[in-house]
Amino acid sequence: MLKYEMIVNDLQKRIMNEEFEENHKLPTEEKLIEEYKVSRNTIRNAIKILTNLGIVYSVQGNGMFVRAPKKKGTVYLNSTRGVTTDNPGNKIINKLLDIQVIETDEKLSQQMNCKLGTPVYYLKRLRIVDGVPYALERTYYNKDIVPYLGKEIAEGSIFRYLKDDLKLSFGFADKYLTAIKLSKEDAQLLNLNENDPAIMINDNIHLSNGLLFNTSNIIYNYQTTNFYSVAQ
Amino acid sequence: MLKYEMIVNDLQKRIMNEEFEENHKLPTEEKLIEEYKVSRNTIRNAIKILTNLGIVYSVQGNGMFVRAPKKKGTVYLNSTRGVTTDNPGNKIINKLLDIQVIETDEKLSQQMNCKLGTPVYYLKRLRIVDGVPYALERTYYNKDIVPYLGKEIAEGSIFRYLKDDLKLSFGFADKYLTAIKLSKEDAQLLNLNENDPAIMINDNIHLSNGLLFNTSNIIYNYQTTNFYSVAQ
DNA sequence: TAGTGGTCTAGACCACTTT
DNA sequence: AAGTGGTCTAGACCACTAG
Repeated sequence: MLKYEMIVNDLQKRIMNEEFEENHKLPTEEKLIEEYKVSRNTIRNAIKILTNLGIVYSVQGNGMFVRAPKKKGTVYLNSTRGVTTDNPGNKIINKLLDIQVIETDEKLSQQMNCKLGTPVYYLKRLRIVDGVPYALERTYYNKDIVPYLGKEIAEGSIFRYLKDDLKLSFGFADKYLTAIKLSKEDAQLLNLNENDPAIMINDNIHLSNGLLFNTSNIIYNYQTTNFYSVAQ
Repeated sequence: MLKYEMIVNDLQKRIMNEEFEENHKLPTEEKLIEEYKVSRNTIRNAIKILTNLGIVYSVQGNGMFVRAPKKKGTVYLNSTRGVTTDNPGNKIINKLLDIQVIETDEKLSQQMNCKLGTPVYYLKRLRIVDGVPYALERTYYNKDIVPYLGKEIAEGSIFRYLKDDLKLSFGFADKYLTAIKLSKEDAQLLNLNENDPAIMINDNIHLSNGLLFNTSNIIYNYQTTNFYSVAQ
């Protein structure tokens, strides 16, 4: 693991263990340099990442501070963390409602930035957290990049499969949010009523080489989910 | 102006002028070092900022690329840009519906991280873009930090007043998003119907010393507004 | 193999806050 | 005045991509 990654993880653990609860202050850069035996830039890189995640903030001439913790069930928009991380300690079930291989039509090929007729997996999943419908997800995976995707994978963690088994390396994701009225069918699946409000996210995940491999529409239960974003 | 700030601004201009349209590729780091006569780290810092804004992305061993442009009317969640920047070229009217000085009750003083009874400005504004109701905003400003706020300021750009006249320096903002059903009164103001969906953002803006000086609830018209966020 | 971005180091000086 | 984070430089070596 890279040095700065190790430091990010370690500091996150130390923050969760409430090591800096007293005055919410982290050790100074100088102390962190000694503790981790790295250069100043490496410390600053790690702190920058924690800042972008909304976990700490820095004040020139004063110090670095732990931010107020976020509520459980909050979706972090600035990182691709996955439902498991957003809902720590809760039981997550993925109900597969549909899975098939189709060829992209004009609209989808444009959206996925691939040739017309490219084979893609289409998945429809209902994600359930502690027995309560959490989100309804419709996802397309480019089959050139994800050659196989089965029921057994779709009901577990697709994320882990892509990362660990297919060794895909994620780059960045574009997320577009809108408020919508629920259709009758979607409302039924989410245990809500037709025309109830919902937040729909159009999520476009790119590999680290910039290729888009996945586009999905996720409709969230407005009663149980809220979203968090940091602006700098 | 700082070097990296200048480079960020200049590259943004060059991107908007479609200088890199041919293959969406930016000059290499080495070329940018020559062009701007700065060190590699300064270039990399500037590029990092543009990456976090969702404007460019980098591919190791290959190059740096311009991202697809976002639609107009899209609110960028990762930066505090203001309505004017999110709606370039459109006419923006701020209708002041209420303005008063009150003292914080328990709930508000906790939310604003200040003492009970602290005087705060309360403003209610309807923001209108090209004649169409865009957002309904209820904001509290800590009067210890913003000693004066008048009608004439509230109907113009409060943001500019705080930055240029009061010389406040913004640090970071926490944004919490939820989907809600519109109340009857709010719906009327936004030219929508009761129980229509809306996105409500609870926006907490901090100064660069970490002090929270402003908390607001903004309700957006779901028909005209969408939101954008990058995850890395 | 050459080119390009990613990680890491060491050190100088500046800007701001606290004492 | 002392302490702490912010900006900037110069240079080394690594990892990945493309020809």
